Amino acid sequence: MKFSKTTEYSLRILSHMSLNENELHSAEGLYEHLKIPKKYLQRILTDLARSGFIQSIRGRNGGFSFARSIDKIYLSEIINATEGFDWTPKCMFGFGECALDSPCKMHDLWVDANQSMLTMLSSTTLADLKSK
Amino acid sequence: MKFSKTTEYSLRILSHMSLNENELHSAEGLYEHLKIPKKYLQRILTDLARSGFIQSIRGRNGGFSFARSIDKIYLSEIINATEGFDWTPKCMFGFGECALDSPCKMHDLWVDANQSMLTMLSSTTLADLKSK
DNA sequence: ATAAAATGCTACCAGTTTGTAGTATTTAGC
DNA sequence: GCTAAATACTACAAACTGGTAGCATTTTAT
Ligand code: SF4
Ligand code: SF4
Repeated sequence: MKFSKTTEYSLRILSHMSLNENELHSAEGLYEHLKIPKKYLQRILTDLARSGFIQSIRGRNGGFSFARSIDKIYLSEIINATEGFDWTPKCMFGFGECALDSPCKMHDLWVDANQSMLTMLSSTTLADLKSK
Repeated sequence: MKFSKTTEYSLRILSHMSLNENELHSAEGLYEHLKIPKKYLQRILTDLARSGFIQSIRGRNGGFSFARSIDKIYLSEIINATEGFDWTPKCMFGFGECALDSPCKMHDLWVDANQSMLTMLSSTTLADLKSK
């Protein structure tokens, strides 16, 4: 019901970067604004680069900028990249395949509730976040 | 978006026990059915007893039975006991207080989605699970 | 060339969760 | 009383997440 710190941080970073979509953002600058532990933030940034959301420019005056247009980066993609792809909820009891003789009453309710959240996340882009 | 293993195990244990609400269930017997690591299951059982969902009877022919009627045990209570219930949804970016200048577009959607899941869990009892 | 400013990489540390092992304690049945 | 069958307790191991530290590498400015 809660995202991992890494996911939260990633969302914060990318949403903050999207406020100045076309600028180059340095880790130091992001740290000033977001106060995410500096070294950890660095690692997350390189991970996000490896995942293809942003691209890194090394050397002096380097930094990070978006590798794709922010209206094509869906929140679900980010979460996929940080939490792994198996975070999509199947069974609230943790069964891979249902182990009960007959499906329990929760199944549909659970799937529905999660599905609606999933739909929300996979239809919202970073660009959408800005356009309140 | 996913419960801890401990929570999943607890839900499995209690829902399975509720199929024979009034019987005495031994750890060994539950292990046979649920295949949860035996010693870990033992510990969860004593935790569930300490939490007041079940009561334990020690000694030969001992075991576990419900301490309360299963139509008064809500799923949210179980989750509360196993992972703490501070998962009341605030911000999907992990801000305690909103750190943005203006609330982002996700806020209402996020709160609503979480609220509906919360309502679902706190209105369903173990007894409800059976009555499919 | 050299120094400075930036990212990349590797290794380690701490806390939490999950799982294992062994022993102690309680109780029923004989 | 003694033994067997059950739960209770304690300590430890393994894996994961979050966080820290230090050095390597790349590039620009001078
Ligand atoms: S029916 Fe119930 S136990 Fe089976 S997969 Fe669905 S939620 Fe899980
Ligand atoms: S407005 Fe957005 S950033 Fe602020 S608390 Fe709500 S979800 Fe979080």
